[in-house]
Amino acid sequence: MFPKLDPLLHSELRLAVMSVLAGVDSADFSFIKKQTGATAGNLSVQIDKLTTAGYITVEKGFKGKMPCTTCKITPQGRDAFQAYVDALKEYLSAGLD
Amino acid sequence: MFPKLDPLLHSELRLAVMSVLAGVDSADFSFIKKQTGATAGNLSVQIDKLTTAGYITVEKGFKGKMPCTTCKITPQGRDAFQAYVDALKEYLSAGLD
DNA sequence: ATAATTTGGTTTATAATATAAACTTGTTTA
DNA sequence: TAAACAAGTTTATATTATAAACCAAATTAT
Repeated sequence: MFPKLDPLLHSELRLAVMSVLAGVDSADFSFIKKQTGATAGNLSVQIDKLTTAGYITVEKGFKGKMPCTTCKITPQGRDAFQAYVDALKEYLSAGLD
Repeated sequence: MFPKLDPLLHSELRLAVMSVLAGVDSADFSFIKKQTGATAGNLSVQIDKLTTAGYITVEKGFKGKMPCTTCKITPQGRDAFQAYVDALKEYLSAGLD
C-alpha cells in the first residue's frame, strides 16, 4: 500500500536541491544556496550525497578568478525525483484533493 | 521559497499513519500496523510522538479480553497534515504536472 | 604593501531520528 | 500446564541532518 520512499530524496534539503535542479539546465552552488536558504556546510554534504547516488553531476571550474561549483540533474536523478513524487502521492492522497 | 517541512510529519512511518487516519474515523493499532507494514516497536514510538504533538488521540481499551489501542486524528492533526501537503507541493511542483 | 573582509566552499563534531531487537503482560491453544 | 501467540512498550543502535569550525584564495580597505 505505502511504497518505500527513496531515503536519498526524503530529506528536506536534498529534495529542495533536486527541485531547483529539476527546473533549470544547471545551477551553481551559490545559486542553490540562495534558493534553498541552506548553510554552505549542509549544502556541501547533501550535494555530495546526491552526486554519489548519481542523481546529479558536479563540475568544478572558475567564474572569473572565483571557484564555482556547477550542478546538474542527471536523467537518473530526474527519474528518481519523479518516482519519489509518485510514491509520495500515495501518502498524501487524502490531502491532494 | 521552500517552506519548512513539519519534521513530525516528514517521516515515512508517521506520514503513513496520518494518511491512514485521515481516511477513517478511527483505527486500532493492529490495523495501522497492517496497513503501514511497520514493526510494532516502530509504530508504538511514532504513535507516541504524534500523540504528544496533539496530532492524534489514543484510547486504550479492550476488544473482548484483548488490549486494543485505538487512534484517531485530531482537527489539529488534520490541519498539520494539510499544511504539510501544501508545503510539499512547493518542493514537488516540478514533478506534479 | 598588508591587514581585514568576503567568497566559495570542505571537514568534522554533535544532536536528533528512525528503526528494530529485546522484553513484558496477558491470552489462547495444544 | 506448557507452548505459542497477541498486543504493545522499552531500549539500544545505527543513520542522518545540521551547523560550527575550518581553509584557501580573492577582494577591499588602510
